Amino acid sequence: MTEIDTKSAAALLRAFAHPTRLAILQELTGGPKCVTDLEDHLPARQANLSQHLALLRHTQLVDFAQDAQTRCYYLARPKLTALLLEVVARNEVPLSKSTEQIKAEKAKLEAKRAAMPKKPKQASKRTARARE
Amino acid sequence: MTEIDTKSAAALLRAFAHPTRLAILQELTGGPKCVTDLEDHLPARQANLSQHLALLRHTQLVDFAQDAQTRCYYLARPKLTALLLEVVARNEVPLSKSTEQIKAEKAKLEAKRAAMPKKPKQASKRTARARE
DNA sequence: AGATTGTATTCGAATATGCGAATACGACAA
DNA sequence: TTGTCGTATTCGCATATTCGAATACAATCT
Repeated sequence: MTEIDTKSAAALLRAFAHPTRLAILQELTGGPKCVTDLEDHLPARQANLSQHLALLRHTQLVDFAQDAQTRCYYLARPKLTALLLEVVARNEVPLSKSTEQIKAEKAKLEAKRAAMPKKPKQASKRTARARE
Repeated sequence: MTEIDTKSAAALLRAFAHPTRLAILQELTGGPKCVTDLEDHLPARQANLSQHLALLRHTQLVDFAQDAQTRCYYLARPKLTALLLEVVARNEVPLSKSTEQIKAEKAKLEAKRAAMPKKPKQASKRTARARE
């Protein structure tokens, strides 16, 4: 039921959806690190890491504190990040339902919706577009 | 600490990282729906929905049961999907830390790592590559 | 001053993603 | 049998993402 803004939610998830960025975020769950620290833990070049870090900054998933000549990156939204990582780590096994089960579920939903206002039946979108 | 396979985790998250796909998944948290049901709840054309559904199938986030001429789609990994949606819905507010705080945190981590084996100091990657 | 370090940015090419239009196709209805 | 419905697939283009190479730049070190 929780209505979400799919546009911005998708943008947020896109920031997570890259192996290197996930690895960076995972590293940072262990505490703040500067780019060089990351560089020798991860299989990526410095320029590339900086690029990903820039993206993560723009999404406000990380931020940095300048410590003399190095920048120490840290998680700007640690709970969100930790939860996300945990959820994908768990990796629930896919289930498959029989047609029967689905029919039953749908029926139950229809019943519940019986108390709701009725939408008027309208012409299919396909024929509607075809009429132009 | 939870070591994850960043490659496949990223692939999974990529499937979530699109507004239309998020909307589809959200719809399905309310119970199974056939493509037509989705079509009149979402601002997307049928062909496009089918494309996204195909992708979601390949990632095993959804599956369908054939009910006569219609295909009823349902969530194949409901917990994962619900959790993901919940997490992005919550949308934690980004925090910012002072350089002092970061230094303190780093110091604490260094202390903890003091008991660990020492890595030999090696030439920077840049000069190493430059020597070729 | 010149070299080195830590880091960011810019550019260009390769690859991937997203979308509409067109089409396919099997049920079913007229 | 012709149309229509529900759905999927294919194609072509437009746009976005990713990466390495090159370069920038300020702060040290030599």
